[in-house]
Amino acid sequence: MAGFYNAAMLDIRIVREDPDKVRARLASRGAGAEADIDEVLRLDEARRKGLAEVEQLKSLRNRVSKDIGVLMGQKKLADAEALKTQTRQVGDRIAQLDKEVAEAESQRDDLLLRIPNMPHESVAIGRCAEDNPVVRVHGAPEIFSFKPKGHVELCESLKLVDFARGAKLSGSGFLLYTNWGARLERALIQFLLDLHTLEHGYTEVSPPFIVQRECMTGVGQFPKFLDQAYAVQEGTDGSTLGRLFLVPTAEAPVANIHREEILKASQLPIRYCAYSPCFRAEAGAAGVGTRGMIRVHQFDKVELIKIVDPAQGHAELERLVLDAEQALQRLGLHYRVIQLCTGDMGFASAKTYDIEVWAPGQGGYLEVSSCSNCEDYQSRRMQLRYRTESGENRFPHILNGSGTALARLFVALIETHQQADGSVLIPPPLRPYLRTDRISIES
RNA sequence: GGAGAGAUGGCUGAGUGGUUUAAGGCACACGCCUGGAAAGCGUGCGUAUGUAAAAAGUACCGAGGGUUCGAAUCCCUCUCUCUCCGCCA
Repeated sequence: MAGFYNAAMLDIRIVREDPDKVRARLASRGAGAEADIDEVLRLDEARRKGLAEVEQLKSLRNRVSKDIGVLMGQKKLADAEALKTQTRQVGDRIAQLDKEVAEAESQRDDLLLRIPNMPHESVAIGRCAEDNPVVRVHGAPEIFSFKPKGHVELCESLKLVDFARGAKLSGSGFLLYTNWGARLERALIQFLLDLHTLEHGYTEVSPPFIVQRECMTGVGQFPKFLDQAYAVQEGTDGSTLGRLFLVPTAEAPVANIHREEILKASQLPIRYCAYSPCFRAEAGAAGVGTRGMIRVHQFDKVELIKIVDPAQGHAELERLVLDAEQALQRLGLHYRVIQLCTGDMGFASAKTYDIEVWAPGQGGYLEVSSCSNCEDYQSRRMQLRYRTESGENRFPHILNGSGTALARLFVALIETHQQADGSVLIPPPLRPYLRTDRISIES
């Protein structure tokens, strides 16, 4: 088994062949991720040296064992015994070397799993969110003839969300949608799924909302962000704790659908679209922060996943962003697309665009979508490959994007379309789903 | 939760300690044959590591450990699948 799972995100061969380039590109992220490269190289060297030696010994042992079999067939038992005694030491040495090799390999891979992806060359260099370039802006902030209310006030007056009882049920950061609020949430989910499946060509899937550890590792959530997840256990059986996790995004199950498979080139591109609730413990950043619906422990999201030929990866990312933007355009919302700079990108991503929607009540933009091309970082971790026409096995690019996150979309929608009389006008594409064109206090 | 049966390469399916470190079939690729195709015949065809590239070598028969000179094969633990029973939306 040793050696089969090169459970790393960075291609160890690239690290081996051009460590300076790898270090430089990781350094552009800021977080000091490049520091572990030397140690990775050292462990890799030790592993390969041990492997070369142990394989020679195994070859010897295999030959001798075969001879023993032949001798025994010829009833030359004394000769066979002599060879056995002689080979016993070889076996011991092999066992010892095997252990050393496995040890070096697992240490190497533990380190590699904690090193983030390398940013794509086209990504802007920067340190933090202030350095993110704005790519494009759609529309303009709504002009109101009155002072627009915030979503918390709207939700309370229209009885869309019962914040107090949500907290009573599950603690702060959990929402109880009520009546028109619940219906609006459901309408948005269905609108988004229909848009992406019927018009953008994605295949809808409905995945489990609890996944195994391997899924989380596959997409790069683990091991580094273990403390952000909700771990579950079965009843009072503590030994089951940490085997299953509530999904932080549908990306976790959906991107892993083809884990450890070898796809045919003709199957690509694969485009999946899935609704799921998203659970985020956000340990550390926890608690306080924003009142209302902007930062919560559970929210709904429609996620888009693509598995594509590496040559198409970055073109597909551009299209993915447009697909997500389309949702906001149909709902009549003002938004901007920004590119995350090297220092602000997520762990697994090589290139990321965020879409931020304007929320008049907040007087600011809310992140409702993050679209990334993780290149082969995730496919490598999950051993997902495809076979080219020429019979070669390669790692495809895996992309993910929110299409879009709901709680914040909900906020932007009601704040943008609120009327002077306190009602909210429903944009036309949503009306068939909601079966009303307006949510008002009386309705 | 109880009882039983299983897990082998893209699929199917042999193989209960050593000339099998995976037979045969299907599918696939190339060639022969053909006016063209099918059939037939021949060759090739798992994954990974290794190599400048190749070849050799090595590892992999659900996972992990053990016995042995040698394990797909024997022993132990675990996971998953299927059938039946119980419970349950």
